[in-house]
Amino acid sequence: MRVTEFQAPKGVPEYFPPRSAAFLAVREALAYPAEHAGYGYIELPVFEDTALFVRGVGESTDVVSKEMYTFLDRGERSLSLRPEGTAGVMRSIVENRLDKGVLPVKLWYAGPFFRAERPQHGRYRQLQQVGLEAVGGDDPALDAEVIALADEGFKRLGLRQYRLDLTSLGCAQCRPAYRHVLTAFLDTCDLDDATRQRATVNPLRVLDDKRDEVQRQLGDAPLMVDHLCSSCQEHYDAVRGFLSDAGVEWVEAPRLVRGLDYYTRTTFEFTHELLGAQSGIGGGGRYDGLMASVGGSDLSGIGFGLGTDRTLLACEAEGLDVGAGARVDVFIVPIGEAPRHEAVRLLTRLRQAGVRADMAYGGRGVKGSMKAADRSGAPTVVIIGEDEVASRTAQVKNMIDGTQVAVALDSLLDEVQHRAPQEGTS
RNA sequence: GUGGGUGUAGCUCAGCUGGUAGAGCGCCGCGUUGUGGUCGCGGAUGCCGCGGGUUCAAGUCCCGUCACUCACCCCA
Repeated sequence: MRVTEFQAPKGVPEYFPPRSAAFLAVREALAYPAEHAGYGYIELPVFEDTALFVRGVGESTDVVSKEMYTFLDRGERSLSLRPEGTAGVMRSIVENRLDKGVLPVKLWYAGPFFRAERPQHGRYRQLQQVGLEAVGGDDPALDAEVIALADEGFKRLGLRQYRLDLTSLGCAQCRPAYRHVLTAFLDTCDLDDATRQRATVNPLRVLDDKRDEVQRQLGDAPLMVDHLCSSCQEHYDAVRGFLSDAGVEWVEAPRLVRGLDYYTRTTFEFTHELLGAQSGIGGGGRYDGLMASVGGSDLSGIGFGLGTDRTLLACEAEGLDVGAGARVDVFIVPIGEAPRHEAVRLLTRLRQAGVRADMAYGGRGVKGSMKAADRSGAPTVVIIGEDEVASRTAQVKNMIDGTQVAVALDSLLDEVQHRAPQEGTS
């Protein structure tokens, strides 16, 4: 029902309490592995030169050809809201000469991305992602590290019902030849015009068509993994070896295709089984020519993007109460005007000491204030009335078991800190 | 961009074949003096998405429109 004149733009998710706490927890969990593996944080612009995406991501991709929010600025320059993160990271690495320093350059980022698609469950026009890139090395152990870091993020949240699909898309050496073989095969299939059109743009895409009548014909389709050059084959074997060393489980997915043109060799995708049609919660892969295509040195890199929104949906689908818990440790209930001043002084002291605290505002009755205290979730409530002010004490109530004791105002901070959960346990 | 579904209280929804609106949850208050969560009692809240049409009469039927939603496509 429309109750206000304005609405949020179509397809843009909003997070507010209590769910926003879960959103923050998901983002933190996904970023944690990168931060603890030596990756540095990079803060990037939300819009870039349109040409960067056209060149980097690929003109033929749906993302670039029909899903970008593009506009002209006052200098008539064409800018676009970023539809993905890797191109921007490459641009920044080149522009800031990070590629001239220690390699590989390891960076992680988080933030909103934009795609003008038809909204759906888990598919938004403003989507949040946590991503990471390791640039300047084609060591297969690096591929394994990147994949393991993504996997670890999901595991930290307690997710179980997801799967890692893995394959190799070959390189500039072997892919063109394979593509030729695949195209020849597809020519023998009975496909509708739209699909045939898709095949001319990127024949690989046809492989993961969801329709049965198409899949039925693809049983004998040639696969990239059977046409890898020796170098790519060797690399892919090594990646799988290191992935095993890292304790990561995966599923061979020879028909895995990604929507961005820059991927080469190692390619992967995480999907969650409870999310419906938009099941991808993260994906990534290696990109050999990307940096050169945006004007940098010819360095290879590998990275991933994890969907924060979808990962949150996945957690909810699995019934994980991520980020739940009390927002404050202590809640103060003053009774009367003089006690309100004492309460503000106490509140200030508690907060300055690092204790998460709140108090009852708005001159409600004691009952109402206690109700507010209860709803805050605070395990400890401090009650201050006229009598307490006179005796320089406060009633400290344990909301879990209902017990209550008088504590001198001077030792209240100690008392409360003693009761509050220790750092890191909340 | 292409299909399907749905729009009724803050939330989840009921309202049969047309007769001017209901439940549960939540919210507020009360159960006597300064104590929450349980329980009991009471209360507030709806241009029934919007516009038009049919009709004595429309939440209920028809048309349009907007929004939301699911799927295709694509992707996180």
